[in-house]
Amino acid sequence: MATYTISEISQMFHLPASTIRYYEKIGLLEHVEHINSYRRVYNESHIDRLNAIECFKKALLPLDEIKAFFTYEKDMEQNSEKILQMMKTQEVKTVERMKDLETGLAHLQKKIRFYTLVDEAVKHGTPLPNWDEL
Amino acid sequence: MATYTISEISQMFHLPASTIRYYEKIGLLEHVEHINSYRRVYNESHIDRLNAIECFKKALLPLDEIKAFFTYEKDMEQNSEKILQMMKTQEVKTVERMKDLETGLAHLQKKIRFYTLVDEAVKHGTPLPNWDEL
DNA sequence: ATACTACTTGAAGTTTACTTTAACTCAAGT
DNA sequence: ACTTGAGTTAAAGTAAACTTCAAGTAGTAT
Repeated sequence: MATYTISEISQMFHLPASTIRYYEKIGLLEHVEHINSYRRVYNESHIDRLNAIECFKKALLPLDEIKAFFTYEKDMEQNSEKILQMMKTQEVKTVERMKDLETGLAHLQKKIRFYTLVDEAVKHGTPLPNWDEL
Repeated sequence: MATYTISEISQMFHLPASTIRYYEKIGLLEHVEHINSYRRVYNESHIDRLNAIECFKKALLPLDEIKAFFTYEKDMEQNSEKILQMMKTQEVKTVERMKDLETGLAHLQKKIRFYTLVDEAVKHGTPLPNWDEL
């Protein structure tokens, strides 16, 4: 079975080693062997786990909920409803955050249009644009 | 000119009064009069400002950058390039965050499909679904 | 007059997700 | 033998954006 050092994992996921140790500390990464009782060794299961963490983080799930998910997942038959509930609740939140982001982005882009015109007006000495007419 | 108390503003923006005071403290809200030297009074200009803050927050601009924007905006002719740079930089970041959110959402939705099937399988005593076949 | 309510202050505390620090441990290379 | 490099630990520190606290004030209601 292929094994990896912490710096390999670090490069793989663009995460500092300290973060990977931190994830282990809070119980997000489990069963990390320490060879010679001091050096960490990772395998495919940790890579899978980190990929899942990455996805959940992108969906804005807080670390403690990601951890709870992995706990529930160990007995998915018992916990399928709980997991489903959790995922659906987060789906709503994620969709809301996407809507906010769209609103915010539109505002940013309006500012960009406006200040592009301001910049041009300043350079050519022409009158400044009107925000409300955009 | 219409004026508002802190609790009216609080309700208007769904922000606790403490947050509105905090924004004043860090310089995001300016020129807030304190009548009888103790009670805050807000007007339309503060409402405009808070609306702008809300939009920028949705675009994920940190408060110190929002503050910097308002400072630059006071002399937009001088600072149009700086503002434009700031908005464009943030636009890129916001778009990136939206992509992440989309990825995360897709992952969430796959989990929802999977655990819906798990839940059904458990209820009907049929075999569990396979994650990789979804 | 007293109580009540809405508001005030500065300072300290909270949360999340890390990051940094200091002192230490191996194993390998020169 | 010594240095170097990668890794280790527990504990403290950081950053952002608030939130809570304790003690106090001003205007209104009873």
